[in-house]
Amino acid sequence: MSPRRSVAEARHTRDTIITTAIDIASLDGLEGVTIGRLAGELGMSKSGVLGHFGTKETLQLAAIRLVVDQFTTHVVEPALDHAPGEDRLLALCDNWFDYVTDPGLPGGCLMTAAAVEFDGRAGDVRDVVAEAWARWDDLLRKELGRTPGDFDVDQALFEIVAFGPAVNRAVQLFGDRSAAGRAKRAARRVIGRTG
Amino acid sequence: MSPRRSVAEARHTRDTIITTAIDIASLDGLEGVTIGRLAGELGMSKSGVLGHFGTKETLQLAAIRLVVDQFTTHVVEPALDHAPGEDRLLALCDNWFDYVTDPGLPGGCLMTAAAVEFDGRAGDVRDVVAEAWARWDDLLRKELGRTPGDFDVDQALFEIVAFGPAVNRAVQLFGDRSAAGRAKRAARRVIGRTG
DNA sequence: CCTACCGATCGGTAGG
DNA sequence: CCTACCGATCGGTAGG
Repeated sequence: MSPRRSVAEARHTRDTIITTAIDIASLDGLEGVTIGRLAGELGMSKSGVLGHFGTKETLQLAAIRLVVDQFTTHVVEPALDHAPGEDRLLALCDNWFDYVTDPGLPGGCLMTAAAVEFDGRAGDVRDVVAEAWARWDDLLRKELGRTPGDFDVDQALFEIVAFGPAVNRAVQLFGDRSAAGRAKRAARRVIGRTG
Repeated sequence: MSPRRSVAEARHTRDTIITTAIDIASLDGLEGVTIGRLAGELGMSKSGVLGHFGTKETLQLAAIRLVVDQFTTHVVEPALDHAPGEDRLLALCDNWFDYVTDPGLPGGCLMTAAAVEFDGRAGDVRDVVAEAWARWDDLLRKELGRTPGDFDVDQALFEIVAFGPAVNRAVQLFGDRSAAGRAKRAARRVIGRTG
């Protein structure tokens, strides 16, 4: 029984806490992630959980950072293998819609949920969520700008960013797993590719 | 000081509680509506608030019912003056996007937020929210079916229902008030009317 | 509609 | 990493 573990063990514990936190958050929201609930599920004491972060807000920020990393790994990075412009744009969209359908979280895409949960509040969590979404918008806008076709870039961007949350809604609220396919078709329509 | 008020007074108090609840819920979610917070804002005791509903869940259901009523009044009913088919469809869409932009609530459209907040849970609140959204989808699908044009009805429906939450996102997360205009244009594109 | 109260849980701290 | 504890708040009840 050694309360002080090694740095590697402490890091592993921290990762486990964050992983459990995003599972809970995807179901019940980031505010539903309470220290006591985490401690209970992990068989730890509350102070053991909180010691890794200091405050609940720091834990929430760490959870968002992990989700953003996962999004980058599953959606953005594979798309960078494709040529800039239309190919990369459609890869980003397709990866996004597949990821939202199956984000590896029991309650659906956490970034979609966090955007709605925090859009009416103030603070670091809201700012980090908004900034992550703004970067995603910028990435899509850049590829739209490189895509030839008879469309307005900002209008096309508005339409495409609508389809990700729409997939989340269809899957989580209605159990409709065909939504990703509809979203892929819709994205092609937006850029005038009847694919 | 008469603790027992008239039926009319009691009804007015009840309405005030629900109105305050949806204001809070639009900012902090339906779970952010606590009995104690309502009592504090209304200058009442907690048991005075709870006496009108019995449980918090009943209060949440009453709040959703009021929001659905407001939606019907501002979005659906005015559109029924338009001819079935394309005219009514576009009136429904335009009213919807305007309503989402300005729902008369400090934190944006509550139905959009509640769908995401409760989509991972079980219970009556989730069921009522899902059913309200399903009815809205059905209404749009019916008018899409009456609209002539070269489009697939279910594909068009998926795209159009995406634009309402997208307006909410743009307004609440980024303060972009031009989103309703983009959504109106997008809805017209979906049914092949470049208007 | 109130006061007074219940057990449970919240985020967080002290001290080891 | 723990136990033990803090004040605040949670939903809800008893009784009037």
